[in-house]
Amino acid sequence: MPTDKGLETIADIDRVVHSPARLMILAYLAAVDSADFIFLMNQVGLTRGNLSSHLNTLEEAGYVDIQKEFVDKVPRTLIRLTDKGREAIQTYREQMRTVIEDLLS
Amino acid sequence: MPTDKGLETIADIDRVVHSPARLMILAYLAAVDSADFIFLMNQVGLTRGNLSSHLNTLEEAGYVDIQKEFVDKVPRTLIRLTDKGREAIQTYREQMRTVIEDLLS
DNA sequence: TCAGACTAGTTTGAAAAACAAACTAATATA
DNA sequence: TATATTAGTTTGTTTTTCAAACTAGTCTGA
Repeated sequence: MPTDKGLETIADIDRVVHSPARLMILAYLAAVDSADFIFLMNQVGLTRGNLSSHLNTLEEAGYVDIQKEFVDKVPRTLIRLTDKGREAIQTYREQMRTVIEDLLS
Repeated sequence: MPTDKGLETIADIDRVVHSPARLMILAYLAAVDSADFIFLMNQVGLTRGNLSSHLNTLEEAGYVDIQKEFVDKVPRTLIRLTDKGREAIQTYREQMRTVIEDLLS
């Protein structure tokens, strides 16, 4: 049976990470470390507008670092995970592991 | 690195289960099998209105069964997990396990 | 027996989040 | 110079979440 601690764990889940769209972005970034906007968009299957606002949320949380540069006069946005973002993923993984074990009936 | 399959797994997550408030409800029900409204409310820390609407969502999904009875003239609502709900939890657990392993950088 | 308070919910309305369409700005191409 | 393309951002709609207000019935005591 779930202890109180179990349910508290769920209440404490980081919503910034938990949202499926952002979870996909973070999962991808955790693997490749840095990706550009368009590539990320294709990988996670979000529209540009959507990706833009989710990246904004992640940037405000300090989980990703966004750098804009020009490559052959074409703007290129590089997104990379920050240390804080990496930590947030680790914390989330541990919390969800607990949740999954506690959900075991 | 996450495979395409990994990211698809995230996209396929059951939102009815994934929402933290409902995850708490389901986690609790998975353990006790059946609970009454007020007790559940105290356990998961939701307001009555909130619990009521989340239970509605879960009932519409067929994940819980809600039975109203009178005990000493006092209405009592019993909520219990259905087989479908139990299955949904299992599927969710498996998906999230995959996600957590794939998030491992 | 009638007023006030409590129990057990539901309904409704506001706030926040997610999403997609429309817009911006710059370059490349015919 | 008009047209298309790339790379995003902004804006507006839809959906979800949450909490305040409402409903319906019971109990308690003056």
